Amino acid sequence: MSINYSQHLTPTLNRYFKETHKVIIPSFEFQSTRKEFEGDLTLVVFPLLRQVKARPDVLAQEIGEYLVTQLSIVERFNVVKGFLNLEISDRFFIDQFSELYKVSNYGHISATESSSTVMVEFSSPNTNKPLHLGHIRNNVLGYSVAKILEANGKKVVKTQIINDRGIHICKSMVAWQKFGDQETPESSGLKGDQLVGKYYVKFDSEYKKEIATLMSQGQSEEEAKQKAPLLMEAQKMLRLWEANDTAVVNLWKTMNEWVYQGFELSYANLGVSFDSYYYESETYLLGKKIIEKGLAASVFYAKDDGSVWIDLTEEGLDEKLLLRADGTSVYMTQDLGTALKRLEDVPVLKGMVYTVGNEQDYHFKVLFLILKKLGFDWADALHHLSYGMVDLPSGKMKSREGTVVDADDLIADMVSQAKTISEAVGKVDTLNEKEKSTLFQTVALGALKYYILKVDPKKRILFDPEASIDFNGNTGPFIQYTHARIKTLLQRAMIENQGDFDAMEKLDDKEREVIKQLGNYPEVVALAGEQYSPALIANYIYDLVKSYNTFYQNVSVLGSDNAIQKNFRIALSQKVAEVISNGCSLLGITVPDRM
RNA sequence: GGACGCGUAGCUCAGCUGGAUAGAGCAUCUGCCUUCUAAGCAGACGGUCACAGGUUCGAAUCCUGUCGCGUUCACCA
Repeated sequence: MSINYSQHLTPTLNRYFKETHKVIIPSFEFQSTRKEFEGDLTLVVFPLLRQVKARPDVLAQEIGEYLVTQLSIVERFNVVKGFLNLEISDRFFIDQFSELYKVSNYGHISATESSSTVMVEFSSPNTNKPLHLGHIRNNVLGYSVAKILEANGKKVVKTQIINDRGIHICKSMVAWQKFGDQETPESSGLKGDQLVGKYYVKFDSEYKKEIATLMSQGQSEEEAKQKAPLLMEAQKMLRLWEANDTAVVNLWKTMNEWVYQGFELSYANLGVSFDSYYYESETYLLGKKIIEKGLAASVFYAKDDGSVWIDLTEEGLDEKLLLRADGTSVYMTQDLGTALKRLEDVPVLKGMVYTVGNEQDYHFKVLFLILKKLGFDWADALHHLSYGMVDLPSGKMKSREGTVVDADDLIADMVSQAKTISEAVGKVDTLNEKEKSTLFQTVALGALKYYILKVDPKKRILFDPEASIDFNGNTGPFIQYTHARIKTLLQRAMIENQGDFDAMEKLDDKEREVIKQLGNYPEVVALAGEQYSPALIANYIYDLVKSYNTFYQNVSVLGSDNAIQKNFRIALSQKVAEVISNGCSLLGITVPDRM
């Protein structure tokens, strides 16, 4: 629904109902007129029948006649059953365009002093393996939502919580110690995260060998799994780490540092960034104070063994453990602590978005509920940005078994595909090597990000590495291409627009369509912000681009013999390019000036 | 078994929170480059909106039930 017209029509409609029917209608239902009917805007009359006793078509006719006589922007109307289709004047659309044309950064609201601050958490990897396809969805989503919130006038802090401790980290450390032969990223030429990931996989394969050996010696599978020397070494290492053993901590620091350097390359490659970082090694002990508070307030209760629980059965959930009998924290304890630490670090924090897969829906439901029960009123401003998993045709990705689609590899594949297609089309031969490689990267990431973001976050994605991501149709490159085409057109145009289109009188249907689409943009940005949904932006840009392409192929911009019209079409193209570019920036997609 | 989510064209997805004859892309087929970039445009083909009830002027959308797929119900994170 477009905001444009309704505000122009509502006062007149209100007057009509007040004068003629002596009633006040709380709101009117508008929709854009379907293609098969004449008109631009449709008033749905059916809902009005609750207040006004009349036949729908008769009432529609009366309203139509009233609007035509009262409002110059309504030129004609027709009635189909209970639908009143209004034809809006060209003048109205031209004026609308004049208005939005002048707005810089149209559709986006800039943050001010008084804007509220929100934190968006995403990525949040483990430091024992490289990023994979699942992380790409996470990163691309989280980053985009951060951008969308910014465009809605929020101050945004992009953050992550890095899972840098625990038994799984110790596994790759043990494997590196035993089998690594002092290999480093420098000596091996491997990215740090790839190197560490290699030893995580190595651990698992050696561990399995040990289990097999023990079982052949007569042990049960369960016994073998517990008694395998490698696992016991990893467990020992974890105890040493927790005891702050110098050698272990140093090894841990070294290997984590390798991973961070690798991650930074991947993030740069993906085009995402962060404003702050939290580490589990620093936060996993937090939260105990909250437990004490909750106990004192009887929100929590202790069992005989000393473990602490919360009873959520009244809310339809279960009893949940918050602190172990030995006094150590669990995941929930830590998350409570981290949430409060963030509030401490950023006292003005008004909200928090957690970009985490939907397998943790329950966890976040419980987390938010606990915070609320503890009396934190901002618990209502917490949001779990839950998304479906990315599955392969072969099933789930398992990093231990090496059946993952590696993030770096996938991007590299996309880049080479972009290169192949681009060279086949042969329009970029005049670019130098550096410009070309930038372009291929831009197009590759555009394809990948758009592919992921155009689908509703909560739906799972089936990703087939064999069937390559498309570059035609409803894709990132399609949108980028349209932008590039407009930019080169504008380069040839060389006309300075002042945004004064009063002399413009008549619009082509294609021009109208484009203006209508442009008019929707601010509303879409707002809705995407409310719903944390980049998919809305993606689908909007696609619709805008389609209507522009229809315009572009059916009328000539530079070839127009009417100077006023030519000027107008150039301005229209210019604004479309701007909205494409701004919209794509909300998706983390950059658009090239030529391709 | 309980809870949550999903099910729309052969495939991948939209469907503005209840409106008209359910829309795009891919794939298949047909046209359009001596005129602004054909990664494009125009068109054809393709549907029992999982199924069954209900609510109402009106349901892909809301409610109930059934089926199918997924996730989750750890003193793992």
